[in-house]
Amino acid sequence: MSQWNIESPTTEYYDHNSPGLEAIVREVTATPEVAIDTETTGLVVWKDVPLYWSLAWGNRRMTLNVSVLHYFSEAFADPNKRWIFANAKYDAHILANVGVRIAGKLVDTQVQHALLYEEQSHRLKDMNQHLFGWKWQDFQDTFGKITKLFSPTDLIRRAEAENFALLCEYAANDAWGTLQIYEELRTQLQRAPTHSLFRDHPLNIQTLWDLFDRVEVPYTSALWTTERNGVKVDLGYLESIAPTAVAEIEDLERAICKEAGTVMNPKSTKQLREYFFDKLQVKPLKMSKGGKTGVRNPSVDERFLAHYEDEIPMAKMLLRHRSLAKLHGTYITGLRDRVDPHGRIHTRFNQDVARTGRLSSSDPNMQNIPKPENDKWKLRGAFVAEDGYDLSVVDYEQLEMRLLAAASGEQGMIDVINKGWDIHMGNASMIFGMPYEEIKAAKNTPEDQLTARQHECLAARAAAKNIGFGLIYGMGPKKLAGTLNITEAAANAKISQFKEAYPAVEAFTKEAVAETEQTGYAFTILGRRRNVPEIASHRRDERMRGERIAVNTQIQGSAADVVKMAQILLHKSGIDKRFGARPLLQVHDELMHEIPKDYSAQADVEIREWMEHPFPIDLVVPLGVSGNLGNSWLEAK
DNA sequence: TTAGCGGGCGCG
DNA sequence: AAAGCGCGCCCGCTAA
Repeated sequence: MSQWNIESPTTEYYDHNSPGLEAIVREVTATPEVAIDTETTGLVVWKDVPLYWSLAWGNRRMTLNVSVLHYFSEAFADPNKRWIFANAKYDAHILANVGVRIAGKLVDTQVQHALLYEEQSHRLKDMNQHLFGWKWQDFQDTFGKITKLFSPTDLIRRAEAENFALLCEYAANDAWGTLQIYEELRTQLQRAPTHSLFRDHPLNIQTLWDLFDRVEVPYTSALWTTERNGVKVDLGYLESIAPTAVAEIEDLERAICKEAGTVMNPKSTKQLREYFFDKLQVKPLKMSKGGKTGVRNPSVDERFLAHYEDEIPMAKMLLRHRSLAKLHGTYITGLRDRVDPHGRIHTRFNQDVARTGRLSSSDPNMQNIPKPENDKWKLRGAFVAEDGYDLSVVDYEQLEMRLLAAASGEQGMIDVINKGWDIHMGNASMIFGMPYEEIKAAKNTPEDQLTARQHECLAARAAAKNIGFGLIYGMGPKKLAGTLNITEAAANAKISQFKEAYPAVEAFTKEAVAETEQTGYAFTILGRRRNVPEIASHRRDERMRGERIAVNTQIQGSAADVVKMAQILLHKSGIDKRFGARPLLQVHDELMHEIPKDYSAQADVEIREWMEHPFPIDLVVPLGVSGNLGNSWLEAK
């Protein structure tokens, strides 16, 4: 039965009784690249297990019973073998859950696809449709919808009993299709030349295939280990704040209904609009985006509420309610429900989502845990080191600004960094001609003792900081004026001063836009590229957005490259074997590790070392890092 | 019941 | 005229 692909070979099936099993084991052991997939009990990486698995190589495809997995231990233990997956980390977790550790390379077709077609879906069946132009029935099309009543296990068990051939065919096809996609994308990646700073250096990245094979493939393994470790949670801490939070939120809800004079749900923007704009006839500050339907409504967001908090009691109450409800819903119950039996949370680090090459984190998202300054319950304190371990938390300091300095070659900014100055203070000093020491003194003076001149110094630093970020993000003068609470004319004047002080930065942004206009792409340091079709749009607003993306992707994407290389080098360094150090989290410019106390000081120094030197050659500016050891995320930062 | 959208907001 | 980049999750609401 070949209902999916008329050119595919016949599907084989093996269990422990199959006479050909030994020959298959020998062949898999000897084959350098093998595609592999699992059919599993579910999607939870620390819990679910395989029910069937499948392999494909050359002109063979087969489904296998889980009972024969251990016959392949030699193949799984081979560090040089390349295992081809669609969603590699997931399958590697599922296999690890039944004791199968993969020593070989985790080669992920979804990551391949993301390097070439970042705007498309990288799901296996969608990649097939996109690359080969035919629709392939997915799991739910084949076996039925996964619902509360029917788990993946139920559906597979049903197919097992009713149509085993279909089950075998489906499973084998996942591995087979993955292999076809791998080979097609390998060719495409090899034919895609790219611009990398490391073209003629040891990394020697000349094509997107080089980038994939030398950077993204080892990165998948580093991330797998990170996900597998998971971060330890102090459940008692979460449990202890939950009831207080609920009580506080309920009190507020009662008070809000009383103030409204009727039963209302403060989480309903619809009801809030009725209250503010129909009942009270308040003037809206702005309209919402509208989205696909194009229906724009007056906004009741935080800025609106803050604007009216002194005049309208309800606004103030809602502000408190919003922040408490967010913390409770997303971070207290949301995290509590995802803790594994060992008290650890295993996020997923998605390597194929962000268009700039950054990671994203999901299930749960560990990259948006509130900062202590915005969090009355200090939830970061709930992420702790295991007994006998320390947490090491190391951040890059102003990584994107440093990369802007390096990419532009702006000597003024490079000097500021080389002097070890605070970048925003240094920039303020350069741009507005104020002595650095004076700004520094102002920053260290208590709020209530500031002189008028010192206020000016602090305003200068804030301006320099926002113009700097604004440059990276493409912020306009209007937005800057709003952020700094100054007039648009004043904002324009400050932007001009910045450009005069740092002409090479201005030239860099122009050059970035010109390159993207010419090639259609924005490139990062390592040669990752992002298609920017907006830059050729006939619509001015789209084109402007394309220009912002052209500049931002170079900086944000290169920052992602830096952290990515640091993670890869750390993974390869043997710091785990020498010191027992475990990677736990990456939060864009920050790495968290868990290290046995006896070695934590030593390992922490080595982590900083790798982070500061992520490339075969150093950049023209140092990459400064800072951080601490501690018992929790709160302590170690 | 489920799926998708919009609004809002947490992080870098 | 207006113009901030990159993510993921919660909730309410509506349609199927």
